[in-house]
Amino acid sequence: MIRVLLADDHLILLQGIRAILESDPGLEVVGTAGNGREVLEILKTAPADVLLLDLQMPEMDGLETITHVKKEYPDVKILMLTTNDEGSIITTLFKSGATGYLLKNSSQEVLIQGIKDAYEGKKVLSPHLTAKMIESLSEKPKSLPGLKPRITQRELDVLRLIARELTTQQIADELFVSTNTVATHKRNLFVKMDVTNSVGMIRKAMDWGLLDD
Amino acid sequence: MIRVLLADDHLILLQGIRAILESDPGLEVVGTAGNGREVLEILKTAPADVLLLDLQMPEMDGLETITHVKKEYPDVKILMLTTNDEGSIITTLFKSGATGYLLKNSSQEVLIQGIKDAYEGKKVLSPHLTAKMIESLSEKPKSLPGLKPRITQRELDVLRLIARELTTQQIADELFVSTNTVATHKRNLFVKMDVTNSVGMIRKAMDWGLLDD
DNA sequence: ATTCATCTCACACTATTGTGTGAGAGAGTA
DNA sequence: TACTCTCTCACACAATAGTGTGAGATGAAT
Repeated sequence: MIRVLLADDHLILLQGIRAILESDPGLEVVGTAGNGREVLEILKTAPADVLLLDLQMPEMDGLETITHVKKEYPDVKILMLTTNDEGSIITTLFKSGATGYLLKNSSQEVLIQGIKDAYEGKKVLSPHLTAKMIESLSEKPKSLPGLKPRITQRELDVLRLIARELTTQQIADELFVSTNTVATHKRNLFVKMDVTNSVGMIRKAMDWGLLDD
Repeated sequence: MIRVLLADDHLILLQGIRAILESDPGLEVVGTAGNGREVLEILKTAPADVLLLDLQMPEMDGLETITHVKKEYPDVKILMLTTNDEGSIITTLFKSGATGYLLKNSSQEVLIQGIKDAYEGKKVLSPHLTAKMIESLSEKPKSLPGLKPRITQRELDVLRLIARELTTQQIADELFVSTNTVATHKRNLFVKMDVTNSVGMIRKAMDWGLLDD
């Protein structure tokens, strides 16, 4: 028996989905919520295995809700439910801990199967949305018009320490060089990466995957 | 006739794949390269539709090659080819402009079909890798141990302008408030987000998806 | 009606960053 | 050998960032 919690701010849709889910003997709807805050309230007394969550809700939206739920109930599987196919948000949702992503107009079968898959720990994402997601990733290069320059090892060292919020002095201590040297490396990085300060540098570094370690 | 360019630093594999591809009448191998630099050389004289690219190569690796090729030949479809299933790099590859991602031990059919799909502009990713990719996205939350605090609208305004490398003075001008006000917002953001400077703030903001607009 | 959150601003400092310029040492390469 | 790249450091200065403290105005919520 998989315990399911529904969250959506549209009552009609809430009831419709509930009806669909209850038609399956393996599923039990333990509650319904109209926003994220209610979800957290309900979870206190009614543990659920799978949370069907609308993306757009008042008070506390889907994204914020995911973070809270995952923090307090890490084992709950979260399936996002949405009408639109806004690809750009999908990656963010997964990063935050979502287990899957379904369209609201999914068929009854897809919906039920999705919940069961999620319950078993599988990632749920319709093929159509997979393509969307990849596109949203590859669309980004708007922010990388410039070619990634050659960054030397030492510059990379400095870059990563900057990313860790160290000051120039601290970086110098860490690398056993003078602050002047560190300053020079930063200066060179600014020119190479075509930015004006550390903030811009770290942004590009993240976009370029320089900090993924 | 789809023109294919192969790039891999292993000669044996290069020849093996070549043999497979040439068995299909719809494909033509226009060249083979041992590293990224060679790829760029070959493309100058032998235009290709699809580039089959190994991830690990000497001289100029796959990722760097993608960027260069996409810059000079935006229409070339790039299919990554790799043995390992290192999920974390997949997203970076797509961001850089890769069209798809195939395992080297893919069957002959998958390989050929993948090339044809890519040629038609479809995104190619084996279902197995889709799951990998999603996992790599959701694994990240290592970096978000803290709960995302409530950021006010005004703070978000300031945050985003900081991300655009504006100085406090410029932000103040942009928002028609005094620099003191901007400084206060920053101060409050630092405390809320538990960071010590703008660099750390922008990093978290990116992780939290605060800048995806 | 009072509390609370948000946004606003001031003033006075200190700390850090970023810039301009010049230069030497060592490794590797043409 | 001459050249290029990388890493190193100095010195001086201007520009920004960041901190500590206090406070008024507004609007929404209880």
